[in-house]
Amino acid sequence: MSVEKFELYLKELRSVVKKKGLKYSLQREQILKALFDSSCHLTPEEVHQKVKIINPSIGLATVYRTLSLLEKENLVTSISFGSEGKKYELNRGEHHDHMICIKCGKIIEFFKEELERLQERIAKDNGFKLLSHQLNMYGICKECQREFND
Amino acid sequence: MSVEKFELYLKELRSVVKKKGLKYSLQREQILKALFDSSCHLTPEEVHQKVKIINPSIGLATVYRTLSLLEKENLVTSISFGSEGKKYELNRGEHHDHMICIKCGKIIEFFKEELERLQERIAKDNGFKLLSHQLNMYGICKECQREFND
DNA sequence: TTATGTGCAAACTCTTTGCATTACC
DNA sequence: GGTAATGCAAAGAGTTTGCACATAA
Repeated sequence: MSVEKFELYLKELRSVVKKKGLKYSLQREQILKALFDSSCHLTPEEVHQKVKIINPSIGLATVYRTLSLLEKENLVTSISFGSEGKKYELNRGEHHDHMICIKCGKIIEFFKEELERLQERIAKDNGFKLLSHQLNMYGICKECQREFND
Repeated sequence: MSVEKFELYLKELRSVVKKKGLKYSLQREQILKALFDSSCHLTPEEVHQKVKIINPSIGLATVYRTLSLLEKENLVTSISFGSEGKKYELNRGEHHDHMICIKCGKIIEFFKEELERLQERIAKDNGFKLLSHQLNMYGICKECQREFND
């Protein structure tokens, strides 16, 4: 939650913007901040609601445009499952996979080196140049299992 | 491509329909057939186009309704990635994962027992009851790599 | 005969686009 | 001062729903 940490993302944003000959804007900063402050995945609508608190005049279209830009530039990543739309989170540099509880919707993030290596091996065996992956494991979380047993 | 094989899916469909007190219809059979005949993932729109060849009066809404039913009953599975909508395929009983070429959009299906076991172990370690999973590996397929090198 | 399925069109949701205006560089 | 970004509203795409009619059980 340190101030310095967010400054790193701002710096990255400034560099992306400069690199592409774009312009820096408060809205882009605010959207990035909303993702930084959230520990979970947000829909564009949710991002919009959050930013509106500090900037009531921001438009939903700006949120969509900015999220697309940030995703293209790899500052944020997105996930989508079921019939729900895309959800975004800040790319904090550490890749992770997801366990998704089908009862309560909770998303548990995890990382397993072994899993990463195995995938690289599978790709290699198939002559496939692996760039990224997304693994979603669906099931029932600890808490919901308990609830179900009561 | 054997006739008997498709009969098995029809049988399953009849049983599902009976179990839920629903009715059997030609449209449901035709939609199932379209998926059976296809070796790739189809959008609802693509299913509609295919079925229209043999039944020009079928409505898109029927396709949507039927795909939902078939998915709920586990006769078909769906996948969605990027901004593209859901794509459906017949559940042929064998679970598999996907390598997706970001150049040409090709989907390569594969199955790796080791990967399955590893996931089960990870779930267990987290007290998570694993029911299913979906792994999408994104990268560049053999053919597109070659093309890129020319 | 009665409840479910279908086709059609309208409605809905999510996302993108055009345009006049504003803000950054 | 010129170019890009924004907010708004309208347009689009994909999907769902209501309803009258058709059809399976």
